Amino acid sequence: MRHSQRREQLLDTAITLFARHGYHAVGIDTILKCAGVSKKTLYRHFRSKDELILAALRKYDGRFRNAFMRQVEARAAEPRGRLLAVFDVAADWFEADNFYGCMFVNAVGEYAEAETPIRRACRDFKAEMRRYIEDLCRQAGAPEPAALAAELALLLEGAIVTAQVSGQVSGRVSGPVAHAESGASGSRVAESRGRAAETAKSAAKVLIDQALAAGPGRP
Amino acid sequence: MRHSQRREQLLDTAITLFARHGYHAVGIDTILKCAGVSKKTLYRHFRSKDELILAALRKYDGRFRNAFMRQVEARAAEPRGRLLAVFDVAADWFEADNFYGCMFVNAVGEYAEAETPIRRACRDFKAEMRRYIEDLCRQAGAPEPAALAAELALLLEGAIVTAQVSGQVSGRVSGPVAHAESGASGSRVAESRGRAAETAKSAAKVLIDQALAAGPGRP
DNA sequence: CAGTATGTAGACAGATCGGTATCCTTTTCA
DNA sequence: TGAAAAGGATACCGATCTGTCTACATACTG
Repeated sequence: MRHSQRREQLLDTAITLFARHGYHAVGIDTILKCAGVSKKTLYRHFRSKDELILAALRKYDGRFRNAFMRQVEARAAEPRGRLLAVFDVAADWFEADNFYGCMFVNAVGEYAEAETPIRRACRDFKAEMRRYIEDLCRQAGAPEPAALAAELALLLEGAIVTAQVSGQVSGRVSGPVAHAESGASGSRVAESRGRAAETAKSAAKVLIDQALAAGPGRP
Repeated sequence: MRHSQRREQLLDTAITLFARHGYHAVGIDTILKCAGVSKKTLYRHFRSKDELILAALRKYDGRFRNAFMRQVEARAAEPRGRLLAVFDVAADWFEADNFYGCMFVNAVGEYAEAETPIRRACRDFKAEMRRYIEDLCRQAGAPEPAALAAELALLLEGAIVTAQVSGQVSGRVSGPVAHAESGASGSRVAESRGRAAETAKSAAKVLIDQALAAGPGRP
């Protein structure tokens, strides 16, 4: 295995574990064991755990935003349709088995102090997402694309958190109430989480229409 | 000091520390030192750290919701005004020095697995907040109060996270736990975080007006 | 006053943490 | 093909983690 390949596998494993269990809860040893990599190798590539976290966030940032945008653009061709498609893509994300909320939001929850690189990476990610939405708003002819984008970004953020917190946990249904339904294990879960995206989408529709009706901006 | 007083002080200290640094990052010893309580006392009141976390979340839940609602109701008398006041109260909260996002969201980020009591407490909190908003929507005469409330709750949630992630970090904080009660510092930080609340408010206004214009529901 | 419950202070256990160093094998590449 | 770099496995370090336990002080209460 190549030098850089180990690094990537280390990062991929770190992303998976951090996203699922959090940052403090996942020890170095766990990552090493899952990645099948020795400790020496890790510390050859990264100075410390914090640096590994930072690198993982950066890698995830690029990968996520790229996939997100590609999916949005595959779903609709027109700017307005793409703005709405954002929430459809989000719905798919929420319904995935390995959805544990936004890695960056979770990171800020654990590393709230000071002006650390980790915090900055999280802020940058959110800023980039917002910028993407703002571009779509501008293309859609919104008279105030920044203002509309800020509102839509808020809706998206809220949907992510709501899907994370209020969505049932995947795996088996172990609640006191037996759902007499023999569907797939996670279908109810996914539906519950996807609803947050639907709600956000319908609200977004109102906001977009109201903004565009106010008068077309420069395309 | 009374028996129950120590318990409350322990919980207050735990709330402050968990809110600021996260849950895994704060050890038992730190809480004990800050609260000026011995280890034996802690384990007399709580079986484990998880139980302490759960009790802290429950206490915070009651305190926060109570203060939140009181402030909303002090700001406006009419249902529609109160719905908007929700975001003003949120703005004050965001601008507080000891604002570190939503304790419950942060908790879910660290304890995402399984159907744990901690997760349930977080879900319950969000459900109660949503129910409160839904009541206001109903009182305001929204034809579909649940749908409107879901949208407004999403905006609020998004504003909280955005204020947390994108807001600059303040210096030090060593004060008591009161959240939305401390005066605004007026710094650029607070303004940056308050903007998320303003954005949410203006979006909420659009959604509320659109919903109420659709036809009055039963009050 | 006596008895009991509750408190503090802190040693201690056993596990795990992040991080370093050692010994040896494998891979890379001139 | 042979030197150099990288990796694997693991022992080890000091610190810290949750949780238990002992020894002694204090406060309530009958």
